[in-house]
Amino acid sequence: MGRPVRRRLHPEARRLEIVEAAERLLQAHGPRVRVEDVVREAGVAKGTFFLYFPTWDDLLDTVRQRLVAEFDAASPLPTEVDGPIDWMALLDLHAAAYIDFASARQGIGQALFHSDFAERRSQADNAVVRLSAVIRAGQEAEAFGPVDPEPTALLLFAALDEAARAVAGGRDREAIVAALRLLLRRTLAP
Amino acid sequence: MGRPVRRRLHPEARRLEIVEAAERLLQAHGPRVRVEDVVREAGVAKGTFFLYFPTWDDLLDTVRQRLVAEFDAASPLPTEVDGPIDWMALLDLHAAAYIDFASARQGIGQALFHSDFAERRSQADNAVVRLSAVIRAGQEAEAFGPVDPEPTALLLFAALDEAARAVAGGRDREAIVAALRLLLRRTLAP
Amino acid sequence: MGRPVRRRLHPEARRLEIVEAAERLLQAHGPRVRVEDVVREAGVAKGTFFLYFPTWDDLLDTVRQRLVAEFDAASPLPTEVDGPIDWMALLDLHAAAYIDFASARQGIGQALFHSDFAERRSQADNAVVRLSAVIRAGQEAEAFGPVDPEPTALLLFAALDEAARAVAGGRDREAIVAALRLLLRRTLAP
Amino acid sequence: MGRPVRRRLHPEARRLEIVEAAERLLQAHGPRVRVEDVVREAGVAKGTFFLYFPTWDDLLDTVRQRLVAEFDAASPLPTEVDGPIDWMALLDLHAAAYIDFASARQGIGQALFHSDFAERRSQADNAVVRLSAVIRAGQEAEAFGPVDPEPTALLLFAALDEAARAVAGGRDREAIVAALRLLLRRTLAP
DNA sequence: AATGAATGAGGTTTCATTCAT
DNA sequence: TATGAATGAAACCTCATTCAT
Repeated sequence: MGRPVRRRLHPEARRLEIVEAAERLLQAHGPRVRVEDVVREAGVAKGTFFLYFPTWDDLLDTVRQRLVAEFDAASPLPTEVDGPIDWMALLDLHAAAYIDFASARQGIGQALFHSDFAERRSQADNAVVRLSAVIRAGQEAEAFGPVDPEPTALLLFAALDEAARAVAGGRDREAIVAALRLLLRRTLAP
Repeated sequence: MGRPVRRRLHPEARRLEIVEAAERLLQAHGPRVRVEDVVREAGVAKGTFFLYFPTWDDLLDTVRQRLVAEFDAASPLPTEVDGPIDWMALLDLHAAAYIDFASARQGIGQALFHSDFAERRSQADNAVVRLSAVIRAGQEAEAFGPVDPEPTALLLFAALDEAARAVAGGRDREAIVAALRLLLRRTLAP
Repeated sequence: MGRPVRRRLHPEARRLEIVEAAERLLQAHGPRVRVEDVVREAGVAKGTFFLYFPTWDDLLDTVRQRLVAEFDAASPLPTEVDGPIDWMALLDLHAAAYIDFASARQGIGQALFHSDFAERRSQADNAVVRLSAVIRAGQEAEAFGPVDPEPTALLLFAALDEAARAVAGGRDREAIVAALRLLLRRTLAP
Repeated sequence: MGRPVRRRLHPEARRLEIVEAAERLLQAHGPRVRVEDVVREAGVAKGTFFLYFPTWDDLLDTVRQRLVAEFDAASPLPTEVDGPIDWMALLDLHAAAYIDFASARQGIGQALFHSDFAERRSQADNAVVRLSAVIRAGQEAEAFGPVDPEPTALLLFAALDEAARAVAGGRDREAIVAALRLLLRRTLAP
């Protein structure tokens, strides 16, 4: 078999390797992934895992943070106004981006947001918070109608997330996106 | 000593006792319930459980079917037309009914639809099928606008379900119901 | 290898088998014994162990109780007075009995009373309580001198226990017993 | 970055730092102390620990030797005779000194003498050897009676040690010391 | 001489499922 | 039909020790 070579790495590099191995497996197999699997994929000993993540849930927390950061980096909200924002178009864009992003990471999403882990770590759901902020901003710009921002954001995000899952499940992306767009536009129309 | 009290029961009755015990516990403790707990609550031996449900998931399937049937019985759709139907009002009514029904059964819902079980048994989701049928019917009556029924039903149901979870989680029922009603009416408006 | 035959036993019998297996191993190897070892010796599956002893420490508790009960049964204190008691002779007898009993079970004693388990479960030390009661009774019969019963019992029992360990460790039993007898007699002499 | 501050120290000094760190922690937390804790307290890398102590038990050995030496330095036996020794008074003094010393170091005592380590490294018990020498000397001076020195020293030391533990455990020091004094005096009386 | 990342053999505990009675 | 004792494959986590740097 050849004894496993002990590769000494900078902690951040090793940590990254473990996280990335976990992401690959979570993506492929969802919540079924175990510590055992991750360490095999990462090519490290079991103890090494717990050196970096005291708990399995700590790893999942890290994966979630990376996921959020990755999406934010890929689809930043416009922070500086270089002219008037087309809020409806912005919403369309982001919805489509979210669907593509999340449906391409369905396994991870499953493991993070629709498993027992989600129950343990009730996420602050900043996705919803963000969405409600957007709604509010759109309302101030008189681009959106008089909906109640928080509850509406909650419900719209549920629809958005379901859309992503549906696309990941093989349903016709165009039809889903179109339906979602209609739902968003009509709900938020002035 | 204490020879086992062997309560001979009609199989249907025995099966029912187990299911009802499971429902009580799932409602109270969600996905954490174990076979052990159910048999204790039902006053039945462990082996007996597997006599009626070859697998734990089979029990959950049964619970789910009963849940659906219960809701259908409590909130039947109008099948015979005794005059013109107010589709929008019907939708409002059903949405509120669903929220109240599901939020009062949050524990079960969690165990059935938002745990690892949900991933294993991808539900035929006849709730969505039903909703899309309603949309279609409403469209034929020209009460609803030209949305794509299936994808729209999928997304609306996600919002509906999220609304129920939010209410179960302690959020202001009136605000949630109002937001949902707006979302439904605007999305489906002609 | 032949598949392991599944032997169904009355719970008390099975529990006893496990305890006795544990006692054999503890006797032979002291505190080094693990659950793994016990189940192998008892010929049961690992899960069976935890069916009867939710925790490893629970097993040790049981072993300790049995140990105490066994000694009490083998060397009962005279409860009914059929004439005047020779307290000094009684003490001699019990001391020798304790030494022989405990030194023959050195491994178990080690595991129970001189390991980390002893630290976790600080035993009510009823051996000491018993000894102080004997001292008190002897004092009332004017067979013992005016020592302070509780502290003296504590110290004498420590000497007694050390004697047992010494004998178990291979030191000359007669010399140890003689020294202990002298120590007891002189300390408690009127 | 932050290149490791490599404090070059004289080996003896470095070794001492580690031992003293260990002593502090053992005193405070008993047998629960881990290598990890010691190196953190000592401000030293893990590998450095094993440079000086091939094994955890080697550290404990060192701690024990230092403990003994410390007591000897604090309570030296009279080596030169500047007149006749009051052996009984000497014994009283040393017993009280031992109790105070050992009860103030209960954590270390626990870790060294009443844990699994004690089983692995059966101590040469020079405390007992020393005590038996004292007994012998006292006998030669006709201050002590005709007890068998070695076994008696063994038993008396056990009582002595138990006394220290009792005091450390919060029991009334005066009562314990008094009982011990009586026990010693009576046992060794001519 | 010093570092600290990496190791991996344990260790306890859980629980759906099996099967002798 | 019914029982409940028995199973054993996971699962998570610890920590003394090793070794590449």
